[in-house]
Amino acid sequence: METSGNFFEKVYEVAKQIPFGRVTSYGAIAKYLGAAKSARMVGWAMNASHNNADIPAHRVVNRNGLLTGKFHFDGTNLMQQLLENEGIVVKENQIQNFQNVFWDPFKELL
DNA sequence: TCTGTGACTAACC
DNA sequence: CGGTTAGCCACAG
Repeated sequence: METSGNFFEKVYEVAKQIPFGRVTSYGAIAKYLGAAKSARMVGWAMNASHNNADIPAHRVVNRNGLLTGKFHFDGTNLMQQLLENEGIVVKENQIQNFQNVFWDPFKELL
């Protein structure tokens, strides 16, 4: 029941709202949900997002714009491929011009 | 209930 | 600049 899955659900809601060609960080989502100290939980939710095909997990990176979760995708560079497909420049698993493509839920959703 | 773990982050060495 | 430590919290066993 919604005894604990509510947190994941919120993460999914935010993740789904990430616009095309934009990315955000785990901490940003966590803070938006009121759990800034639970950035790991956001990542954990992404891990569970395998059951949710509507979750663009590739648009969620760490606060450095580094594709820390790329190894969780099927291909070794699938995550990067998806981001580049959206016009995002990625080099060495790191998003270039990160702040330019960064999508802040506080500024966009709030 | 306790323990281990993790797609984080910051601080420290 | 890279490795370690610590805090954080939710989930699985």
